[in-house]
Amino acid sequence: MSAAYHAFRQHGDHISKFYITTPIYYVNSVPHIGTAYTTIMSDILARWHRLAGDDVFFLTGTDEHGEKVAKAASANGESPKEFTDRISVKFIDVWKKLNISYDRFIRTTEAEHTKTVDRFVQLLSDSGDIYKGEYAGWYCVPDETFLTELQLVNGRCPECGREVKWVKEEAYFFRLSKYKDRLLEYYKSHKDFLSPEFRSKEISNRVEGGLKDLDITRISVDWAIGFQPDPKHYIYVWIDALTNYLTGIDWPDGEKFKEFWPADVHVVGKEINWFHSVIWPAMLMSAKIELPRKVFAHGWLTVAGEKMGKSKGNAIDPVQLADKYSADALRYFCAREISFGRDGDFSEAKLVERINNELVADLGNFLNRVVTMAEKFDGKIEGEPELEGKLDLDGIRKSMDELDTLSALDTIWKFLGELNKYVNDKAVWKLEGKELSNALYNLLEGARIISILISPFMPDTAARMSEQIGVKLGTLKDCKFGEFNGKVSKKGFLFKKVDTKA
RNA sequence: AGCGAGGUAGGGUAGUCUGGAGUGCCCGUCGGGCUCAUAACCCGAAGACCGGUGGUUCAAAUCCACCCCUCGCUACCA
Repeated sequence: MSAAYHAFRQHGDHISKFYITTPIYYVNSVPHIGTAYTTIMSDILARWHRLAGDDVFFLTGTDEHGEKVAKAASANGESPKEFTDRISVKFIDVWKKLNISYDRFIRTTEAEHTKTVDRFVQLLSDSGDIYKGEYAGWYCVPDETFLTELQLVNGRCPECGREVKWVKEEAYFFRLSKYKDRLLEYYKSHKDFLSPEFRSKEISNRVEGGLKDLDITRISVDWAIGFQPDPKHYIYVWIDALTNYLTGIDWPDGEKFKEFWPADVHVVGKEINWFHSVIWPAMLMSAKIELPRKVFAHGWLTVAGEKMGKSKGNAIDPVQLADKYSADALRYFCAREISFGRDGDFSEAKLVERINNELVADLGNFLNRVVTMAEKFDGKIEGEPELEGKLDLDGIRKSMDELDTLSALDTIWKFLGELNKYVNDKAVWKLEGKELSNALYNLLEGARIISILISPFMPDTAARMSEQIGVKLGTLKDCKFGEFNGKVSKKGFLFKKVDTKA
């Protein structure tokens, strides 16, 4: 987010809008730790902006067309419709478990979406950017899968190892090549568009190398949206998937579209960065629709140092983790351990380490010791703010504007450290009367502020914290020392220490 | 092959664009303090020729050149 935007928001009560999207997930497999990572990070950003008072729209959903889905369905003895209905619910369930606060869950099989695709194709066509040509490529007949030269393994299908066939078929193309210069121009004049910065370089370099027109239809695929101008053709992936961001806010005439477009950030994995940074903007230019403000490509997770994959059998189920350690612990880990944008490593041992050291020892223990002392005290808790200067709220804001959750949490934990230190330095347990009241005032106000600041990361923990302090969970505006008027009541630990000896 | 990223104490990272004492964070190790608290909290210390070589500069982790190692991308794996 730009400095200008930031300054703007700090003046007066103007409410900014914030439209954030995750990729839509392909339903041929259930959510794994990688999918969960993308969605959790997006949710944290969405919640942060709500906390800051922005009007937020957060979109996620599932990508449900394609031959692989049709195949998976028939392998299960189901129709594609039955299959996608069933699997998409699994995604919804997982997001519920992980406390994902999306505003809309879109499915590309919705009737609304077909309308979007039809209109969108019409616009591209109106701009003269669609033409009929011939697609040629490798095709695995039994798998019904199109393959690129590079995907082949020893000239055979990477999935089943069988021979592939060189096929040619009539297809419609989008004039992607036409947009090379305009794209490069756009990247240049909108420095924040592609991030992190190194991705921007990566994309610019590749675009400079030239763009090939893109085949957008197929004949031999039929679990897909029809191509209106020529009914024997079907839309092949690109347009179908990318336009979900428009359908999600009721393009072209809906109120939501008017309020929320352009998207403020498309959060994507690095593997689909190309589609969002090149193909999508080019198509939007062709359709004469404003471009999104930012495409953020995050890195990938390895699992205990190894690349994750079905064949490796090391795919991690986020639901199991959430059941075992709580969704909040998992969410915290994602935001605290991995530099958003770079590749990171996930391992249960690291997760447990973070839980025991940071969530149990620093945070949970802090609340517990303060609440214990406060409960014993029967006077009125009031005093002078002594710790205000220890909180770098602007620093946290700035970090979050830069999507740097790691340093935002770092700064929050610094403040937490100051609170713990204050307990020791003042030997609060030895104080009495006015002095005790004053110390408790500072500690409880500190705890209250922390509960607000961590709420985007750990909504459940934040709620339980404010409940013990006996105050209503506030927003970013309330992150300053004021009058304390909570009623403290101890209600057990925020996090339980994980036994690592077992 | 091309393009990109990374190589910073025992491990993991930030800092590099906009050069200025090796500066920070998390874990681990060692010593001390405290006993309100979940064997938690607080303080202090040890530990790094910042991948290598050469160059620019009063000054280089940071800029330039070359080299070595690891990883990724190359057109739907989040």
